[in-house]
Amino acid sequence: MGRWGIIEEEWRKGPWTVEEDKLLIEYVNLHGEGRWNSVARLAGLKRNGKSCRLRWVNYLRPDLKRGQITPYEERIILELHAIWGNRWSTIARSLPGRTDNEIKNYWRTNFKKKFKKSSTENSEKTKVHFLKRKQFQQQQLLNSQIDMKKIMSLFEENENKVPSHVPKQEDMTILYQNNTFHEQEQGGFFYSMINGYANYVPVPEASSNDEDIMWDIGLWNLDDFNVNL
DNA sequence: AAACCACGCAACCGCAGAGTA
DNA sequence: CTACTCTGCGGTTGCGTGGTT
Repeated sequence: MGRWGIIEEEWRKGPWTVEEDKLLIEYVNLHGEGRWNSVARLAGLKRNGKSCRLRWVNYLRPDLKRGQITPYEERIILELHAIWGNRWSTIARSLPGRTDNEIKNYWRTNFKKKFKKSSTENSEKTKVHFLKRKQFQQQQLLNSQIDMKKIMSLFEENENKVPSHVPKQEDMTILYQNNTFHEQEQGGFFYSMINGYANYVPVPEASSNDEDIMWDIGLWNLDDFNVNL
């Protein structure tokens, strides 16, 4: 028997029909979101709770943003993926109206193939290298003690002078809220946000004297503003 | 026209954690 | 404390469709 739509079990599976959608919407309007396992009983739907929840969250919710992912949203996805990895629900929280499933699909479709796994013999080296790099950057952030409000006001005062490659204010807010960095190892690549753009660069070979390595990657270059903080 | 192929997306599954009896 | 249920998450699957041979 086929995978979809065969009513041989207790629950219906497969694509939702218009009638089922209607029943589910009516149910949520009456009872609100949650308690999904009672939908079958109260709404007369032969769907299990998980299926109902998924349908609502990913498709029926009225606050969903339909249509193509915009270039701006794509940038957010890239940036946040660099930070969080495959934590799609976390990423989705920063994109109102987009679902984790949608973002996951978008990523897989558009970016997954670009990042092949690094060879296993390099992976341990890579990990060590990455950890050192991260540690260095954390220290750097502590040292710099950037005053967020000051920077934000600079963005406002110098709106016309802000170079195009500086991350947008919204992006910065997210990054600061998360108190995290713009860089992540990604299967043999480093993801960095140099110049406000997502860049994937090959992981350099671990140097014998790591002190010699110039760690010059920051969130952005404050010199771009031509102002003294 | 038909067979084949590639890909996007909706929906599934298993698992884990939180909540409750 | 234990067992069970519910919810949410991330990975995976495979249908449907549009393009190509």
